[in-house]
Amino acid sequence: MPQPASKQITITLPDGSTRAMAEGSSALDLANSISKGLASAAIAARIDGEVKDLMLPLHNGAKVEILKRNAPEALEIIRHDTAHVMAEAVQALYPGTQVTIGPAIENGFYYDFARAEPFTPDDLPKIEAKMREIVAADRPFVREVWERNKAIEHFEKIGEKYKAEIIRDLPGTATITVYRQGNWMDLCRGPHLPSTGKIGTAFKLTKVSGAYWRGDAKNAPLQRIYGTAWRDEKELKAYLTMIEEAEKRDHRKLGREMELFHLQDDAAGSVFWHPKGWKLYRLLEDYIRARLEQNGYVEVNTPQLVGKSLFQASGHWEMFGDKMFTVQLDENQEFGIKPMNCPCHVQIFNQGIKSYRDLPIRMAEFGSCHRNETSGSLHGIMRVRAFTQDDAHIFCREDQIMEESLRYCQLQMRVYEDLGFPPEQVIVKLALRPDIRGGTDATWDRAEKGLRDAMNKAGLAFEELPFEGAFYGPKIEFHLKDAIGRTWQCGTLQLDFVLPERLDAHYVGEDGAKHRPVMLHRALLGTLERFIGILIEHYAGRLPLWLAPVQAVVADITNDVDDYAVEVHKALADAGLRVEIDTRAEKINYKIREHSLKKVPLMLVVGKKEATSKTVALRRLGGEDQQMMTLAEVVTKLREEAESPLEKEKEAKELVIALATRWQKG
RNA sequence: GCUGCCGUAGCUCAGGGGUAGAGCACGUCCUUGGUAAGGACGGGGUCGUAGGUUCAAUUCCUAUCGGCAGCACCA
Repeated sequence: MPQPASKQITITLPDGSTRAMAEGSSALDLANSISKGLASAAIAARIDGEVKDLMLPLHNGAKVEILKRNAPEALEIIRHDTAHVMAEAVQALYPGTQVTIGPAIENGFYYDFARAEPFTPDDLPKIEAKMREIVAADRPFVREVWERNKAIEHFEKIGEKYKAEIIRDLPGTATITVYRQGNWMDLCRGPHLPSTGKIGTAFKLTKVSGAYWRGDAKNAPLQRIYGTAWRDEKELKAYLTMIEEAEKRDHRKLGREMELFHLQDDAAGSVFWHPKGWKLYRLLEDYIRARLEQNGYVEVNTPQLVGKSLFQASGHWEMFGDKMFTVQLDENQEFGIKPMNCPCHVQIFNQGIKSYRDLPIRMAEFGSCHRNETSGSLHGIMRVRAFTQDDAHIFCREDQIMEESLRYCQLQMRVYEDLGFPPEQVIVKLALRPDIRGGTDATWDRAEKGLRDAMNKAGLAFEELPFEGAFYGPKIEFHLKDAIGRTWQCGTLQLDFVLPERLDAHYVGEDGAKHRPVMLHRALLGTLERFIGILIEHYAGRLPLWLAPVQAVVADITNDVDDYAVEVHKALADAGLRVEIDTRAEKINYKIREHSLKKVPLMLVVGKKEATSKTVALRRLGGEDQQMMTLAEVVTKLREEAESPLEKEKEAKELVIALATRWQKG
């Protein structure tokens, strides 16, 4: 067909070369002009740095990269498209259901629907089957630009009031785009795949849940359906297998299997620590205590039951009273069980007169706290109603904020490193001023800058969260991931300008006048409970030797060598190792299996051979072979291996001193 | 707190209007076996709790407590 002579546009490809195309050509045309294969593999285009639809007409001078299925951006598009297809399927199967939003998320997507009747897990296979029909029909995604008022009117008319509301809330300058797939259409910014068939078959609906319109519990409840979607079946299967494996690391399951703790209905949200779990708890507490002592903290202990008046003065009664457990002593006396330690720490600070020379005061407490958390938020030992914070409050002058924050960040990262979380596994966030807040803007400016500078100086990569700070000050949050990738806030540093004011804390400055100290609330682990939960999942129960409640089991092969097993056990116990002995009349296979399932790091197997030669066979958890060594050797070796990071640090220091001394003498 | 699902032996789970079953675990006995489950026999449950329906409820209904997933919350 003869084309009318049209204008040409010039497109730049990623390799820097240019290509002339007819005006109005799309990225798909460009792909076609390069190769048929590229055109059929193309799923979207990066135009001047932004991911766009393939069908969009290109402008002169555009830099265009054709994106294929293996592009990192592809997954997000596939997931988003799968959400659209799910929405179509849902509306086809359940007429009257309204659509709201349906974004791609990590590993998949969801779509929130407004429907009186909730979805149940039984609905998922039906919806999924319908989705596969829509994908098989391979309908093209067609982008349309609509006039704002027409769009609002249209969505109102078809009863999609949430979509109409979304458009109304868009800035007046926004381009309103609608994507069609066959007869179904959705308000959407895009980009999308060329057609539904490009989604492929590697998707699966995973769960239904409630949600709220715009994420606010005051708004209308919605029904959310989650799914996962991948490039191909292999990726999908790998993901599902990964989830299955991760579930085996669940701290609730391992906690029971390893005899660490249990939970029961009578004390929902509180932990029953068993001997082994309590050992782990104390090891962790001892480690933190030692680190605090090194870092200039003093430790205190404050009351559990505190009169209402103090919490009224601190402001907690008003702000958090609904989450506090209270005790009515008589008509006139109401006590609260402390939900946090700060008001009490201020009381200690307020005893006597403090000079500017006394600051900073770093006041630590392994503070046992109780909060009446909502039933839906409880989770194993990670979110409980009774917990112990490795809490501390640093009372300092405003000019010390930066220095103290830096010291905290450095200590925090040191501690996480020691416990097996290198910096790349720690998610750091800086929560900035919320709308409702205490203090002046100038103070907030200085506070936020102080924290930001400290974090930068400590070399932390962090994300900023606007409006997420506490009403009394900005905060740094350190999050760690659990087995299935959910993140939990553990360590935190929170600046507080309000509480010292409310509880009238002051110090005498150089000028002889009274001044307000600044309070830094901070925790390294967060709570012992949550951290132990994270630790168990992080290590899949295989705790490092220095933290293992039982470090080794001596197991004999025949009861003929019971005496020798006792001797080995005693030698190790005398060396300070946490060791158990297993002389039951069971086969060695049986014993190894059992102790392996309980994640005991080391097994010392002794039989007739070992008894005669005074040796042991050392077997490591999960290992397939064993090392033969003499009893004396194994004691020395294990004692060294079982050293905590602190002991290792101390030894290294001593070595340096010894060498320096020798050098000076020499 | 909200939505959905769930609650049966220590654990994992099956069952189902006529008062219960498996595997593992546990106990006893036999076995003394060289690196992830040796064998035999045996004990064990008010079927989360409270009401209701029914001749009869662990099973059906309601409430309640607790758990799981997600949402909301998280000083």
